Amino acid sequence: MSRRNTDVPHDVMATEACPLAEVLDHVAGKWSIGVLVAAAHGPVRFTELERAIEGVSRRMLTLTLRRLERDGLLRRTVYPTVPPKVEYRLTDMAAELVTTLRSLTDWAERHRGDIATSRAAYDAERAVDPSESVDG
Amino acid sequence: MSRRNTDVPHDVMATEACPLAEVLDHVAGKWSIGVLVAAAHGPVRFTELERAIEGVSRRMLTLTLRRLERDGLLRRTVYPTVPPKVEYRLTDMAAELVTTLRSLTDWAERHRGDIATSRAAYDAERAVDPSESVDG
DNA sequence: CCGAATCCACAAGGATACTG
DNA sequence: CAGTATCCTTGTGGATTCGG
Repeated sequence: MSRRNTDVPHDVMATEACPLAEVLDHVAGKWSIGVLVAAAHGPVRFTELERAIEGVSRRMLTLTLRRLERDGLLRRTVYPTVPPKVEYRLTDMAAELVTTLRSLTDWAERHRGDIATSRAAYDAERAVDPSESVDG
Repeated sequence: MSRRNTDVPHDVMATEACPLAEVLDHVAGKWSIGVLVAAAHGPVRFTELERAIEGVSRRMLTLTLRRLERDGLLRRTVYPTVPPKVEYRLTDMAAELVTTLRSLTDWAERHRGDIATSRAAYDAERAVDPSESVDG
């Protein structure tokens, strides 16, 4: 039924209301971040990404790449050489995004311990028998 | 069977490699952002969130709230009044996160048009018959 | 009013095989 | 090398129902 060529993910949804949700919707993909940071160092090839991201499947990498390209975050360049060569590089806006993303990384780094602690406390709270809650 | 109480989403996965992926994993939930920004204005009640977020189901709101609480992003306060009352408020680290998230919003606002343009171009490119690509 | 339990639909994501 | 197509498992999220 030729929707395009691959099966294309969730497309766009009704995320117009919140621009943040919209950008997250682009970046929330399990692999989008990995691709963006990998490409931040400079142009990368398909297989480079495939090995760099560690865990991504061909299919998902392709899907992610397509989405990012469609949104103008990645620029795809094909070199019609004998062994096919394709390079992906960040667009200017994507470079900006990556920079912005760094502050998120920073936040995550700073609070990683707090989060772990909170989780442990929460889980412990729920794991014990309620009758223990009176302490002693 | 009794994993905890509800069915709990993907939990945590192997996102240790990338802290950014980890935080995104918390925030990437379709509703997490909405909850965080809604709670940023001050303590909010369950039904307030339910109406504010517009589109969220009871289940997803509960799940989102639980996850956020577990990660130490939300503080849940129960008032044992006759009509039960529960308030959710951001923790300090969550407030920081929301601030950081603003830069993402900013980015999204600035490039919303670029993204739309890019998408339109991409779709147009793929929609036309390939034989047209030679132009004239 | 707040939330948990169950059931169900769909889409994201993984494995594999095939192609240019 | 750089994808594409197909199959299948799992997660995600909605609707509904019941309880504190």
